[in-house]
Amino acid sequence: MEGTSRRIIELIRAIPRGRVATYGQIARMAGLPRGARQVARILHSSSRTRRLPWHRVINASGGISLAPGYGGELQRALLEKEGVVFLRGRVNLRRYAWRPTLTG
DNA sequence: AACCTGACTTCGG
DNA sequence: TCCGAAGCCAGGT
Repeated sequence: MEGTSRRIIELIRAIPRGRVATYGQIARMAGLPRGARQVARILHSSSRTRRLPWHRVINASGGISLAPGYGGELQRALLEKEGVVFLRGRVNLRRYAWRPTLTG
């Protein structure tokens, strides 16, 4: 596996419970400013997906991109179970976006 | 190598 | 706020 992919995996693993990150955010943090689709690809194809908090990655609008019937409801349920609140199908990124600044 | 395909994002109307 | 179009980029055919 290539280095950036590994970085992306590590970043996703670092998203804390009750917080979310966008595909684009993870991509930027991994050094791929326009690599949002690559983040999505890795989530979709990686056999390691089962070991990742994949449900904490959402789109730039604060919504769930995974189609209903293909994990969409599950993703929302998992997030809600962590205390993330949805309003009109979206989460408030101001409130729930992961900000890995303090305490590492 | 050309072409297609996304768990995306941004911009303009 | 809600689409549609265009941009993006790596992996699959």
